[in-house]
Amino acid sequence: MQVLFEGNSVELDAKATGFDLIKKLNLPKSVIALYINEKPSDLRGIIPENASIRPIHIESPEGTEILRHSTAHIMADAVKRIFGNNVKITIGPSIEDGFYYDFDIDKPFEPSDLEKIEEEMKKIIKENLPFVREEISYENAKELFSKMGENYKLEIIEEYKDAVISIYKHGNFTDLCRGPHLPSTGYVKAFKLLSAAGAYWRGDEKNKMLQRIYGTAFPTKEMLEEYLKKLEEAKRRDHRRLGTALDLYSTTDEVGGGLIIWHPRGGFVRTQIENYWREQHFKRGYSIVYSPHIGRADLWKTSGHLDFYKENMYSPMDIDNFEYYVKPMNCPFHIQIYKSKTRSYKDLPLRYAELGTVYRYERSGVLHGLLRVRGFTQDDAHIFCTPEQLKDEVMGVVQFAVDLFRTFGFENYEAYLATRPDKAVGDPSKWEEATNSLREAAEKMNIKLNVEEKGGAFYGPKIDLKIKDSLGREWQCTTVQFDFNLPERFDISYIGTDNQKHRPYTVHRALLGSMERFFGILIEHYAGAFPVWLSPEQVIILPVSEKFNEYARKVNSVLLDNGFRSVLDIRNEKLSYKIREAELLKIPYMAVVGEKEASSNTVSVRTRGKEDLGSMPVETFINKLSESSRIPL
RNA sequence: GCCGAUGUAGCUCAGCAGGUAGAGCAACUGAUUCGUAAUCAGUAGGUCACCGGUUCGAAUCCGGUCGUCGGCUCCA
Repeated sequence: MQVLFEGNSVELDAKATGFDLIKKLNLPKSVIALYINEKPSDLRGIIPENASIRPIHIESPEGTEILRHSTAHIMADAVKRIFGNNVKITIGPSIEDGFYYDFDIDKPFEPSDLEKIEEEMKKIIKENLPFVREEISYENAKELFSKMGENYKLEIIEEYKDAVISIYKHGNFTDLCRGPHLPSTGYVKAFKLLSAAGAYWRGDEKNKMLQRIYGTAFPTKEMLEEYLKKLEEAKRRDHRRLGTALDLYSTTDEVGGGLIIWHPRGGFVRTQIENYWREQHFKRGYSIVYSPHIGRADLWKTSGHLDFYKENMYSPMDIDNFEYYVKPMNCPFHIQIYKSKTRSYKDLPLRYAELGTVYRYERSGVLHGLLRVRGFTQDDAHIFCTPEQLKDEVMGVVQFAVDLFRTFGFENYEAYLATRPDKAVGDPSKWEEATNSLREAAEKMNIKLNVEEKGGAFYGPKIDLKIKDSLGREWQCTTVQFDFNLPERFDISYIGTDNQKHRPYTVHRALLGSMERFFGILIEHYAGAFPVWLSPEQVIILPVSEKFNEYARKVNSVLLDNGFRSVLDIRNEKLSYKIREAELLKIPYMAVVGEKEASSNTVSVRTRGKEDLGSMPVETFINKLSESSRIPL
């Protein structure tokens, strides 16, 4: 029979399998599966006549996914072998960077169990058992899995009543599975189990808590090593570790979980960010406003927060027999500013920005360093504009965000458009119009949009930007949200050219997201080594011995006079010790002063991370500092 | 919130099976006056997260509370 392999016709025996094709064409062993008529398939399967075929290499994303999925099966087999029938298997997909498998088991896994399971997996891999696919009917599948007592599988089968149900076996292990899989267990060359954790069946907390084991697998040992190294690197950059080591911020249970205490060094970085932020907002036509931390229940009733957002709000407090709530958002206050007088179309657009501190209830289990907290300062703004102005405003916001990212060292980002969910307020045609404005704005700016259908909030569509940090991880910062809800609820308006009242369009936006979260991202992005303009200290003066303290003081005050953040280390310690400490604090410049420097009015400059720039006159150093401390635009 | 792990000096951690705590670094004092990632010696520092229980006796065992860490959408 004839088949097409990558467009070329190949002659095969009838009932030939993928293996036969590989043999015939002498394909490398890295081919572990095939696209047969665009459907991922096992090598073991029989190829239909006239099939169009492409190889799947193990290193390709699809190939690695198959590898991980097969490794998940091997892990499930190992767990069954060790824990016997006390375990019920559920699902075990490949995920980004690895795989997991969820088990229903009485006793949660302990760290030592993972080692045992890994050992058993190695045995299974050594046995090189073939993965064999079988297609069976719904009834047979039901019988099979009920005999096995795998009731989770039975539940899944119900969803595939009318489809072809496939099972995969290797050795004595059988799993309901769409496939495809590796030819045999021996193809797994590098894997590692990473952690165990609880996870609800189908992710729903009303369901039973299962026990999940996470692991990963790679085509080669080297790739696995590289991945593990990346995990190490992420740990090294962890903002929680650096936050303590660099004395940036802390949390304490005396204050409460998810509440950040900013130390002087962290506070400095924040001040720099905020100052720059304000300056940029003025430049771009925003007004800076301030609003209180609490507001009366009526306000939150009108805004709808008490209807739609109450579970994230803290309990009210009683003030003179009125209920007040701590604010979870700034919008109602900004709307009040808008409402404080009659607005004309000539006033629009109005852009109110505030570094507004809000408090939201987050479940204790999701709190995470600076990234997920209960009290945080949003770099918030609300834009009130006419429908005609909307697109330009959105473009302005997106451009603003992109410019800010660049300043903070983030060159790459992804944009996501979220459209109307099923439950939403506002006229669908207006949604359409607003969504299109967002889309057109992105198009005009040449920004590729990933669309999340029905992903919008109930009150309007939005564009989110996620930045990519130096390790390639994505972090959501910017959100530009259209709002149909609040203008209605607060009944705000402007007088148009026709002398009639019109409803303004309202856009919420945050660029950096929150100061806390963005700071956390920044710490990890720079691994704590902030650029000179953000660094709490820019220079540390290190006298070689106490004899040169006086000269060190002189240099220090010259630098301070020139507006640089310079500190002195005149402790009675050896130079190398002071250098070590300055390096650990990641101070960008170290200025060493000794005999030679004192007599020639120079400093010996060393930069963070070892580079010795040698001696230079203080004037030269000042020029160098001015240059390197400039804010990147 | 749920599952699991965990909470010992400012930091990193030890403390095996219950007998009232220990190291390194940091801090302080002294000596050393030093040239690019840790000089030496000494001193001080902890109601072992908190509350309760078992016990003659609890950092250690049990229960509760709080915090922290890894997870809890990714469809066989």
